[in-house]
Amino acid sequence: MKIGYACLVEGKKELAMRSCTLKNATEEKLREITEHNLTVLDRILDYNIENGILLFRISSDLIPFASKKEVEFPWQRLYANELQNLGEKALKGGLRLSMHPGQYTVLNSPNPDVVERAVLDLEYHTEFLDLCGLKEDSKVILHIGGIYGNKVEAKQRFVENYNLLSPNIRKRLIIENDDKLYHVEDVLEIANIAQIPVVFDVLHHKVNPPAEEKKVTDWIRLCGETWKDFDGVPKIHYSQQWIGNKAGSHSKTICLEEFMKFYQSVSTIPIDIMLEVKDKNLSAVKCILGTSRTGTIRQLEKEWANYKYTILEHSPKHYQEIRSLLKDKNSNPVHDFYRLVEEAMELEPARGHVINAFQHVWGYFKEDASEPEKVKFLKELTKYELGEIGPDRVKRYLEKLLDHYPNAYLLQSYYFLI
DNA sequence: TGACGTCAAGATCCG
DNA sequence: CGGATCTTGACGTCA
Repeated sequence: MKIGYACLVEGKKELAMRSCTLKNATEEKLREITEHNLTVLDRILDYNIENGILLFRISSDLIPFASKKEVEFPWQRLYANELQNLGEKALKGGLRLSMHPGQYTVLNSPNPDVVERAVLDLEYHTEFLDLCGLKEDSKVILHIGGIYGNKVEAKQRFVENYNLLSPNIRKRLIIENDDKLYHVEDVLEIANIAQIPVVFDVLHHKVNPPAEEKKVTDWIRLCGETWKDFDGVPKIHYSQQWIGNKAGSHSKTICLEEFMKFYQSVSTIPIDIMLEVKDKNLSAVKCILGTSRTGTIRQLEKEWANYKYTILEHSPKHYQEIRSLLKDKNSNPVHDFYRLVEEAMELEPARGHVINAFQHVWGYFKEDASEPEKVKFLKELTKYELGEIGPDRVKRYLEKLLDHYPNAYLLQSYYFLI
């Protein structure tokens, strides 16, 4: 079972993607951005493989406006080599890639212009994966679309338009249940008529279930049956509700305990799990370590290095507990570790704890910092102590110092991110 | 016509 | 000027 995340890497500035607006989309600009994004994607693949993350969704925005007719940019020709190298790297590393046009790509619209644009968009996504030389198990995920007052006709129109797609597109296209209009039963009905694999989305299903009640694992098995051998292992989307937010909105991080219950329920079903969560790779690493049989305390110590100053800021009590938890080098207390991390993150940081974390982080700079920098830091710290400025101001100043005095340990820390 | 979702770019404001 | 914060863009559907 592979576990992965979508599109972006959190906590690593050098892996940030770039974009532009339509009115600035000159050929030169598009070259610049695409070349940057392809280079970044190459490094993201490395990052994923190094961290055992073997499932990843490539951002549709990697090549800006790639599917727009009006924008002439021969990316297929310009970057054929780069794409092929990316694909080879993924295949060699066992990394399964996919793409996912957003909710605005609608194949079943009654408006032919909308359908034409949807087809062009599917062509772009398919061509991208084709040029990478990826196998047919690298999929393009699509929602069914709108209803337009008549769901029966809307479903029929989806099937008709699907059948008009090129074989190249059809061999990669898969469909997903959404959180508003098409529940899993609808999607399975379409899938069985047109022979399309179905991605089961766990949270969408919770928010938008069909009338027929079945266990989640039964739906997952049924969706799994729509996948043929050459489609690869059936995929599902997994996310958790952001408590207190509107139904269906993704949580900031995956609660490992909740994930483990789900994971155990599907342990006998062959699936790959795509996480949809705001902290992206952070949750992917968490879930992979949580489900690994061969994990070591070294990996946990590496995670601790990333989280420690954030935890210190939220709760010194949890900080100490985690420290003692990690003392036994013959253990691998993954679940207690993340439980404490998640618990601490729920606590509102008290001023004294925030200051304590500032001083720990300042410790990395105080030898190298210039006199004016020391004065500035102490001044900001005092202002924060007096309640004149918020904690973010001081944190951002420390982050600026990190730019001037790079430090490998702090650079990989999540302290400036969460 | 606004809400929906998503992210970086772009615009604006501040000292 | 640099930096922080707010707004826009790009897409289609639905209420």
